[in-house]
Amino acid sequence: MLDARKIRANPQAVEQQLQKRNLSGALDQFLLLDEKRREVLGKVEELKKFRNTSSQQVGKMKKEGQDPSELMEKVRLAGQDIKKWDEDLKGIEEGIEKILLNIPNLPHESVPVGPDDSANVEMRRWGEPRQFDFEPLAHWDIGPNLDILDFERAAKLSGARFTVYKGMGARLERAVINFYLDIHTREHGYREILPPFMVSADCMLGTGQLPKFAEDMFKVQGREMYLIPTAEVPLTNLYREEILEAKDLPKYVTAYTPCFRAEAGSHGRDTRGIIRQHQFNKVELVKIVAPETSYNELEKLTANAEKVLQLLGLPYRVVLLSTGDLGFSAAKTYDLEVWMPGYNDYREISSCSNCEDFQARRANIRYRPAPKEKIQYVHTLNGSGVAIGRTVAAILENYQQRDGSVVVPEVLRPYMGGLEVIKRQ
RNA sequence: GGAGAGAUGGCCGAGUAGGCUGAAGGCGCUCGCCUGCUAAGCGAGUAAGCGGUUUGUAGCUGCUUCGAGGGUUCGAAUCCCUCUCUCUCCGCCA
Repeated sequence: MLDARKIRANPQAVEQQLQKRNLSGALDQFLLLDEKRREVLGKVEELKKFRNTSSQQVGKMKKEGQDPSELMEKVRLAGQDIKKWDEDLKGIEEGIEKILLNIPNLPHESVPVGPDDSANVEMRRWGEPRQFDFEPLAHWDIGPNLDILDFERAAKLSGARFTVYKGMGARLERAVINFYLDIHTREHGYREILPPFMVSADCMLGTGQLPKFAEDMFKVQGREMYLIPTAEVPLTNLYREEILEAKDLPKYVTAYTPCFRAEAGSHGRDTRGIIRQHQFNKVELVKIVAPETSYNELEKLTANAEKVLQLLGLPYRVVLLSTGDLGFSAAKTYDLEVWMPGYNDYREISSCSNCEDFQARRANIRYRPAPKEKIQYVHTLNGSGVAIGRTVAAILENYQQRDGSVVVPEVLRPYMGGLEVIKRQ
């Protein structure tokens, strides 16, 4: 959520920023209502002031044995007006809230301006894509061939966009989860969290999934609860409605969770394999930090995500998203794209964002910079550290051998009971 | 599922025969004093949101807020209704 006062103080500047995200005129209605709000607010407050002082007067008069009935009648009438104006005000404020909740974050000045992902900027590459002396297969062939991924039975259970992992496939998924959590908690200073996988609508509002993207999520029948589309939601909302102490910052938290996405509007895209699923696993990184440190923290967070790919020996590139490709809550985002031989291309495996105070304002996460100082909103960051299913897909494709077997990356072997090669059993 | 108790400021915790309680007291924190250092002690200060005033800050000022929403009343933390959450006991259950 944007700062209403900031918009009011300089609407043109904010409007300009929003235009970079292909939005225009988003503020007109806000400015109109905002003006009206202050007008009505003035009236209500004046009436309330009268009521407050008069009520005290009534008390005094009664104590002194005077007859306050005339004043009481006046206040009673004022009360009726107050009720009317208050209802007006409530309607206006709901309107403002609705507008504000639907406006995306402003892009950071370092973000390239462009209409869509074509304007994204590649920052760096790591690792060399392997040269195969045979035709590499895609993971949706490798997996079933090894009998470790089963798409047909998954469809029988749950329909399209689900996968059953079997044997060493399941083990590999679990190995990657544990490996990632171990690295981030031991080497990168994150605290492991195991959050609920269902959360309230308030949480979804706090991180920006609601109210705009309801159709992307799975809602629990008969309850105001949703299956989390990413652990970013529970992790960031951990501190919702809290005032943190400066000494508690920064907070680094990480969690493994399954993620549930309706994938509405992506029919026909990535229908094969485990790249785009209704349910997938992810290890997420979230940081709650002091505002002045957040861009430095974004670089560090991105480096943390990169590190696990490096340890796995998976080639990747880092892409800075343009204004046209930026997510709703983000001010700046780096995507990590891993090399996938089956696609002969890089595919997104992580997205690391600085949301600045956008989520903090929605979720009301604040901190006191120093004793006696005014409290202010924290900055929140999140990043995949990284997607598990896509990691497994990348491992299968990058580490496949001519005979159809897959070499287990060395760092994962301790998590696989020492297994070096996954072969068909 | 049944029975009961509760929800107050950064934290703990008073406060119901409705008014002078934004809210006692304590802790924490800040500043000052005291002190060889530390500890202890003494004094003062210390909620948030939204407006107005101001170039902006500070300051001053108004309104709101004692889980949420609604009601009664001239006036509600205090009375009534609904809801949410927490805790205890019983039952059931992984």
